[in-house]
Amino acid sequence: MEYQAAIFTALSDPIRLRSLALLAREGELCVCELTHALAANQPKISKHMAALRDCGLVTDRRDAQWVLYSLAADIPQWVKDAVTAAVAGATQDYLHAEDVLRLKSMPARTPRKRASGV
Amino acid sequence: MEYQAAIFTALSDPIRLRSLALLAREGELCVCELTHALAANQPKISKHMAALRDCGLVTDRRDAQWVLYSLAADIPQWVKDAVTAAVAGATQDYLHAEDVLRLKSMPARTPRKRASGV
DNA sequence: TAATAATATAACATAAATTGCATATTCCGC
DNA sequence: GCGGAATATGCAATTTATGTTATATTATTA
Repeated sequence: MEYQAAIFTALSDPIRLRSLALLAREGELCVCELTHALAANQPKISKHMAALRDCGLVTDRRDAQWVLYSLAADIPQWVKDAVTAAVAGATQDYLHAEDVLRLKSMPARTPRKRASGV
Repeated sequence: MEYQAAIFTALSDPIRLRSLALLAREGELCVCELTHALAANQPKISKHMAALRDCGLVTDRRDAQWVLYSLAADIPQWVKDAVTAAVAGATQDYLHAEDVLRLKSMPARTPRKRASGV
């Protein structure tokens, strides 16, 4: 039951919920994009993403100097369902709309490989 | 986003997850039944149930000296989905089976009104 | 109304999570 | 190899959550 509690603990923070909602929408995002979209400082985002990774909710891959995060796929069904519900709830929040706007208005970055074209 | 974080915080504790799984199975349970099934002390259970009630995940009704808890119905769809996922995960845990056994083996209580037959 | 059962709350101690700031670490281009 | 960009980590302070024990509240029954 500790694993399950850990999953919901990971879902119990606004920054992490907003990050998951953005990842669900964008597919893959680097830390600097999340930092910009969520209007938070970089260590904070890194730490929250580490928390999500540590319990298996996201995976990361390195692309040059960037670390790209995305929603994990190899998780139990009930975890998928919990994440889906979390994303659904987060997407309805007005903060999510603001996050998306900030992400869109982010100044141009050095081009890099992307899973899905933006 | 704070409401949403509060919901997942409520789902992030083993005692509360196990309680929700029992409520999903039994429909309605009083504090002393939960106390017995979860093998915990009474104030602990009362406090955890209060936490669930405070964020709207369960409702309570008084029946004589008992307070009966049950899963709340009037909640947003994504909350229902989150609870369903939580219950699904908790039900798979071996602790849930033990909780059910303890509940079944609970010594007879004074009969009372029940929403569903036992 | 006294005794008892069921539940809630208060007070306190302890453990976890969160944050900001400073500092590593890794990678790229020059 | 150097400088800069992106990311991660360590530390200390603060907040939040949890557990235990004692006590208060509410309802029942004799």
